[in-house]
Amino acid sequence: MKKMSDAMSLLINLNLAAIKINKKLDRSLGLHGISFSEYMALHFLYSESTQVMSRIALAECLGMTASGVTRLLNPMEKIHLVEKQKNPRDARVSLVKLTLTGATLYEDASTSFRHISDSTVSDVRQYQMESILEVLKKL
Amino acid sequence: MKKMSDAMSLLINLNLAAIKINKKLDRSLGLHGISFSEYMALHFLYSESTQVMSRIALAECLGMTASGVTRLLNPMEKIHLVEKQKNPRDARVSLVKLTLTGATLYEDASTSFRHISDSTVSDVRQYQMESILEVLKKL
DNA sequence: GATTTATACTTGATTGGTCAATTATTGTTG
DNA sequence: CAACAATAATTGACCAATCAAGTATAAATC
Repeated sequence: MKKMSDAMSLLINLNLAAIKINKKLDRSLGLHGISFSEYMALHFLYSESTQVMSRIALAECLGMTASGVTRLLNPMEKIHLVEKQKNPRDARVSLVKLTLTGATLYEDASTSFRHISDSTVSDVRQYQMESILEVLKKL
Repeated sequence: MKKMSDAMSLLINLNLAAIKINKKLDRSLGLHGISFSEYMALHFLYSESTQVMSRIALAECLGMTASGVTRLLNPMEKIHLVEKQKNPRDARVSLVKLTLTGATLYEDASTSFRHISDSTVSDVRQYQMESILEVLKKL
């Protein structure tokens, strides 16, 4: 059988790395009461100037389905990290708004996230980092 | 709030990339009747010179728990991609052996995997590939 | 050599997501 | 403007993996 190409190795190792990182971050963010997925949701909302997004848009950002987003946000609404808003122009959409509580939690959690990130990639050179980032973004 | 560091961006984008790649590979490998996880299991078994591994060792390779491996392998045993073997030296362990069917399927699936891999990373330079690979492996 | 401790699994209950179907609304077109 | 197609979101049924607990065996200690 042919040997694995670098491209094949890359996808396999990317996947394995993601699994490990996910677990590490889930453990760490768990101290703030959220999962990594929830952190990601907060992240994209926080990055939006209005801190409001449609569920579909959020799903797109997170790489998950609309139904996945519904299920992800339900518990977050219950603890008031986000809240629903109507879109006056289109009654189909249910906007997600980051609450003040949510924004604060995001900022707190971000310091943990920063620690984990920095220590995880501590021995990656700056130029490598930029190169990898560039590649990952266009995958 | 402080801006995200490159390290933070890297982890987020790594995660997003992994999600997309997983979906793409699940779709493609689905044509061979297996998921990406199952492909990975076959991969590590195939790479082993004896094509035999303990479940614990496989779990370690796959970055999942022992119970995850049990549940992953069950259906694979049913369709005879792998089979159980006893370890004469230690009655606790239940060895997983790649069958001929399993090896053949792995080889077939690998051509699909190769296509996807190559096209996915087609515009990544060789030197970048090696650099990224190096980083991912020590993560 | 008996007892404790550690290891290799397996299983029940739970979680986090998918998909397919459904509902409500909006946009399009004859 | 009536009918039909497309979009946003939710729900039920399912799937893949986790965790915690349980079982069986092996290793270490007294």
